[in-house]
Amino acid sequence: MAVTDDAVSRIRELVISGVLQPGDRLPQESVLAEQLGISRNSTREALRVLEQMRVLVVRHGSGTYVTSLEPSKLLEGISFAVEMMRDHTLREVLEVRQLLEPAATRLAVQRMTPVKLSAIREAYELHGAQTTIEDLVHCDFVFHSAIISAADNETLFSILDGLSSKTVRLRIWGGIVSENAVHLTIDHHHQILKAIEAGDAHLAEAASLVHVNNARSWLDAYLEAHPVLGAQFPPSN
Amino acid sequence: MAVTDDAVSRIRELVISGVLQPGDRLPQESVLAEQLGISRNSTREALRVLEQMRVLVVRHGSGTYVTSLEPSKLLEGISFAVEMMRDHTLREVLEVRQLLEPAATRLAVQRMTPVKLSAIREAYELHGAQTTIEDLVHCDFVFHSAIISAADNETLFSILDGLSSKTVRLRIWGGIVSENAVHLTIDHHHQILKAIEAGDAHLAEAASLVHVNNARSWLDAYLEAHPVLGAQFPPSN
DNA sequence: AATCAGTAACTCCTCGGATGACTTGCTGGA
DNA sequence: TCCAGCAAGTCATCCGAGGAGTTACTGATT
Repeated sequence: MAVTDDAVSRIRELVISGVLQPGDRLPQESVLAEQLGISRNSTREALRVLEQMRVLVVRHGSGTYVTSLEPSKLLEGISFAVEMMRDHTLREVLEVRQLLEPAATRLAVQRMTPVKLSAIREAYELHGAQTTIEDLVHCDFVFHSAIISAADNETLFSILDGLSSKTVRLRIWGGIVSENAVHLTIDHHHQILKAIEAGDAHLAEAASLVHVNNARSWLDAYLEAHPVLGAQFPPSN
Repeated sequence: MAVTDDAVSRIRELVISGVLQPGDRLPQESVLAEQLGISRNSTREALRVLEQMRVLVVRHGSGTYVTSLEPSKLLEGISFAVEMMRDHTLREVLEVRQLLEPAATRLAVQRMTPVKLSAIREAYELHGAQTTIEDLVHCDFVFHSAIISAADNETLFSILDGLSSKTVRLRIWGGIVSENAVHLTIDHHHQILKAIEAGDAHLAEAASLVHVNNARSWLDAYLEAHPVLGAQFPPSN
């Protein structure tokens, strides 16, 4: 991999050092290959890797460009990583979320704006309309996203988003396992919303902690009950 | 990208679904290409992407294998992403670290073992020997790693490690900016160590928060003073 | 003069084949 | 039993060619 990996590093360095700025266009593949002193094939492999890392974007027929390099793009890989995790590692993920999300919620309350607040309210209102478990999961996701978004930290948002991407499905089983999970979740969300509306960062943090911890309990119970299936997250049926 | 991306997804699905287990060997490139109905070249690009994601490992002359899929490998990409960030985005990264690391420290205290504790002590002892700023940065890194490691959550460790990878260099400038940064840092570490030894999770969390917040102040001051250079993190000189 | 269809140049996409380099396991002799 | 050497298997890298999409110019039409 010497050649390709070296090409990846060199192009990456050009971006890090600022020689290549967001939006800049790279030379065409054949020219770039010549500049790097490698074949066009190896160059393409390097470009593919950097595209996967969301550093470059290749447009068929047009050219290769440096992306905006926004954290939301760059950190997209977290969800890919989380998707591949299973059983005890998912517990770790949920534990991290339990550490981070309450703190993020607190920060969100401290930085709340009227616009963000009404977005959170709107997200909460959706709960009444949902009927299926999938709907609930969606509401849950939207609600949490609206809150974290208020923390006004794109990096934070992307990380929590990545950690939750798989957790989302987890909540489906929670709903299956526990009959009244729907009501529990809605109540938790209500608690969080009230705290946010009251501007009580400390209370909102606590309510968030209780909520995430609840999800963790569901996962633990599930893994306890399905030690074998747990190895193949999620169940395909 | 239809062909290559499709190949990436399909191979990835095989891993997620458990058809391909960690350590398993994939068919040779030409066979795999035929199975996927694409050329060997496109197959190689797909394999390269999955290798970059640490899902596969390709061994020259031997074959292509599924990695251990451990979170430390899978989440390696975070540091790559953080490496590409600059100015205000780095502030976001440090803010996330400020939210997460104190909580992680608290968890570490709660799960402390004699072995882990002596590792932390050892890491702290290194501070006496360091002479240069680079040494201090290294000590700082080792000290924090030892603590977070005690939380016994590989995912948590990997995430914080990724977030700190670039921040490490940041502390160098902190040392440059502030003459007594060395003594400040050592004192902070001493505070944290004392709290950990006392088994006081709450105090350790607080000490950690103060310490990270200090780094954040340095970064803010630096960015304030070098608004232009700040766009090119880190300074190459 | 403004608009728009057509075309040509440019660039990436995909493929097939060939040679070199590395690993691994087998083989045969010491 | 041990080890050097050989051979098969596999990845690494390269080259060249035709297909497909994008872009910008050109020229005719309104």
